[in-house]
Amino acid sequence: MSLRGWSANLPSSLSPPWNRNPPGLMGPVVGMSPDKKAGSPGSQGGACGAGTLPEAESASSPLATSLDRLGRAGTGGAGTEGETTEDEELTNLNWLHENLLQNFSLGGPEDIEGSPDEHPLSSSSSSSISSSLSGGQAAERDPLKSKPPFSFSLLIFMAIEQSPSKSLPVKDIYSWILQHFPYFSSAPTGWKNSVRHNLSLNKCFRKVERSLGKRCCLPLQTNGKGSLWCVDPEFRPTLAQALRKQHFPNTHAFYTPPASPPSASSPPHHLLLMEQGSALRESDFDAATAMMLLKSASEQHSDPYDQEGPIDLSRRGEVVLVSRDPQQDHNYSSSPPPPLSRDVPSARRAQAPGPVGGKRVRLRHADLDEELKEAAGSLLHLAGVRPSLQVPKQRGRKSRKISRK
DNA sequence: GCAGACATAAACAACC
DNA sequence: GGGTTGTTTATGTCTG
Repeated sequence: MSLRGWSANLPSSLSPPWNRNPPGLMGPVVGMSPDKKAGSPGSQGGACGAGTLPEAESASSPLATSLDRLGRAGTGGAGTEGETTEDEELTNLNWLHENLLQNFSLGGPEDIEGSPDEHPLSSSSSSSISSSLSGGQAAERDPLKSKPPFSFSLLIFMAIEQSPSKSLPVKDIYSWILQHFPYFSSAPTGWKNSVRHNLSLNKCFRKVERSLGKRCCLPLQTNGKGSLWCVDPEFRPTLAQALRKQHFPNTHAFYTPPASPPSASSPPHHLLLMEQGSALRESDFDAATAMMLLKSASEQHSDPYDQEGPIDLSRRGEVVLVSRDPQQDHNYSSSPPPPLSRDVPSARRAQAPGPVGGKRVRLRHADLDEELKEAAGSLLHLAGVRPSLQVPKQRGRKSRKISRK
């Protein structure tokens, strides 16, 4: 129920911008959805709910406050159905930001560990939001109950990147997704299959032996079954870019090179938000994505995981290879700029060259610096340079799609 | 209309 | 034996 959840229940003008797919990055599929099976969602909630996932802490991050704010937004800020103002679109953006991007702060894992008291979605935060909404409209209007606008690849990417150890067992990936997207708690368990499917097929993710993983990871509260999954450092910038583009298809349209990169003393993004109050703007999301990029790019340079982890493809000073040839990259990727194909037959997959094979474009640290600069530019936008919000040209197509239903 | 991207389902094997 | 994990295949939908 991607579009049905995010758009079909809303006026077309309320459809979140991320549903207007950036070039090369397909949006959520409308047709087959976890809730397409009538009657099944409810029963699935218990099976995959947080209660059955005691290891959630390892992938958790503070969300309580943002969820509370989301609750307020759901009650008052979302506007009424039928209104088609730009502000309402921004309200949807608020959801994205406050639920996810805020976690991608400069603090990274430290931030997560630094606030153990706040257990995301534990408890009442989610239920209070639902209860704050009126009756049966809650599920429809509560974005927490709608399918997230991210592909599974990006969800997995975010989950892994949010983990202190930059690697997670599949169970913790489930937990992270459940915590941040309660939609899946009521969705059929097929989404877990999709997660595993992505992990297996997407070359952006790599399986790490648990014994090796522990070498660079914090102790995990798992039963030892399965492997750890991490993001291939080679594809981390690509995934970050995919995430950015998913948020801002028109990012480059308003990009202005920054005069200087943001200082290390810059306040975390959530602090900036606090200073600016609750009126979020689309530039905030750009900045949040910038945080993601900053974090991602910085880890390309100094991530201890890269230094001693089992995946050691991008050590300091070395080049990072990113394939740009779809013929060479028969992988399961969500990264748009190099259109990486996926879901290839196993035979083709076996024939596909490894991450270091094929036609490559060398992405040096200078390129990473460019991304850093771009992220810094986004921070400038956050500081007050408001970008022009272009109306995505897919709107017409979306309207067509909605009307087709 | 086609190719690519993505989601979903299902089968199967291995492991705990 | 049951549940989980991981892999593979197939199929449907949407978008460019």
